[in-house]
Amino acid sequence: MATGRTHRPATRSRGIPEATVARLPLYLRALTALSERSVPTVSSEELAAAAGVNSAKLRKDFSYLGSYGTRGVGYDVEYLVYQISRELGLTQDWPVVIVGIGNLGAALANYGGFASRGFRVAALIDADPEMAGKQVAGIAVQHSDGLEKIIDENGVSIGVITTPPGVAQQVCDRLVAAGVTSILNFAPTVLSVPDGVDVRKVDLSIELQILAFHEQRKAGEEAEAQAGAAAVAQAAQEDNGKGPDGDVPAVMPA
Amino acid sequence: MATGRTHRPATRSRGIPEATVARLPLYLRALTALSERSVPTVSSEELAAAAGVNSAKLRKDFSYLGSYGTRGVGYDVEYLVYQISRELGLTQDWPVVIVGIGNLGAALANYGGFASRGFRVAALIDADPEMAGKQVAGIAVQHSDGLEKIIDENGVSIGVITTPPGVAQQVCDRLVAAGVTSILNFAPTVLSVPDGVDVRKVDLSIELQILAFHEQRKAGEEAEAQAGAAAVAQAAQEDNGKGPDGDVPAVMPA
DNA sequence: ATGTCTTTGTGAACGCGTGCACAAAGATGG
DNA sequence: CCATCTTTGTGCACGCGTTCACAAAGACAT
Repeated sequence: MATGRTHRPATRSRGIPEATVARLPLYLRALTALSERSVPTVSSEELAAAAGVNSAKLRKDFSYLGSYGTRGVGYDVEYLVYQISRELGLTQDWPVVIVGIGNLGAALANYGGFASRGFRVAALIDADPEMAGKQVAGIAVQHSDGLEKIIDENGVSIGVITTPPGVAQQVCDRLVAAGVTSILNFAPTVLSVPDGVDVRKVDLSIELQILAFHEQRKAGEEAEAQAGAAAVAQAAQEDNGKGPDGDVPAVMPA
Repeated sequence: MATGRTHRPATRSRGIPEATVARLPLYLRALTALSERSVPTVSSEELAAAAGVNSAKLRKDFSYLGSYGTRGVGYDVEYLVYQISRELGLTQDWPVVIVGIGNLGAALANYGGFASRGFRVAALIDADPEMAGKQVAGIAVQHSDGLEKIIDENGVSIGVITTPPGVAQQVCDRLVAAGVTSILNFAPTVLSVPDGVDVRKVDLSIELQILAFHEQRKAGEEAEAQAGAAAVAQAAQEDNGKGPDGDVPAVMPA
């Protein structure tokens, strides 16, 4: 999970568990693919395989939305696409602003997955005067001076922060003050926001670090399997290769 | 969470819970910031605030690594930075390849958070012959024909996929066949990999969809607070605005 | 040396999420 | 209309993660 909810301690909103909400987009994608292939119905087993989850979990997830399946047959693809879209609020138009048009901001602006899901990039905003007026993904970048006006005029309630970490908090504060109530934060910083504002964060380097942890563990186990206890003892001495069962003596420096 | 573990059903590796591993990078970042400000020690309370977590959780997390704190004082910042880095495997060099040099791939190549954490972009790979030779982030893009060779020669075990979804699985297969055992997937597709290979996914549109869900819920509650049951009934009729307590009649189309 | 005060480390309880396994429901064929 | 067969929806149990609350540990002052 590259992300984690920041506020809101796992409250289940409207009876639907957070874990389920997080999976709905997954189901929706799989269903959309089926829909494009004109598949009329799908069983929980098939859909679960396509979405990469357990079928019992999928059925339980859907049961929170209502009884939309037909026993002995499965789920009607089109109908389910509609129900999940509606539940997620994707049947309405969500104007979004992206603040910080560097490489990542530009990548997001060009990302096709937004428009097809009801999200519309209402504005691209950057603090650099050089950027103002330049076209990115067919949209003219605007200077951050007009941030409040842009948000107000477009009725924006979702903001995406792709700025350097140093200015993320102040950008966040301005967004919130201007009326934004949901923020997707790509800057590697912990944002503090008032109650009622949702923040989700995506941290690219965190994901890599988690992978590195497991990768190291795999390498360690492998080494353990090859060599015997001798290699472990040596690794513990090196203090870097770190033997698989860790817990080196721990010499407190200060 | 923008991400979710794909394989490996919450196994705790080497006694450290997955949830804890996922938070270690968070602590590490907060500690690094303190280190740069030359702060010598920090209490669990302060560090927890900086990382945006509960202090009891933080202490329990650290307890899995060992007893690195001093009662009555707190934790030695430098020492903890080292211990967490070592635990995550960041004291060693991780060569990484990025496959698919579009906007997102370029953004990642330029991302500063990698190099500072032991990750080194060993190669940028793209299937487009036009891209080959072009410089991105100071690195020449190479054609995907040489993928296997590049991975082998650089000892790459971590691959990042930023290709269009249609080719993600085959890229994944080639990476795995060439020896990659950890994959960070940005393509909106479920990747299937053999046992022993870790996949983590980051899906940008999923995060936005989860935000939209909560945003819609907030809007619904607001409307409910303003108007009475009348508004709810009307919204249920519109079938789009969707009243806050949902569960519309559900007319099965097929 | 002794007492006080701060902060860690952890035992224990609780709650959420997951997955099994099965009964209920309905489609389909005879 | 009845029997069979498929697939959903869910009760239940289990395990992980979170949080509270407190005892143990050590710093620091006197």
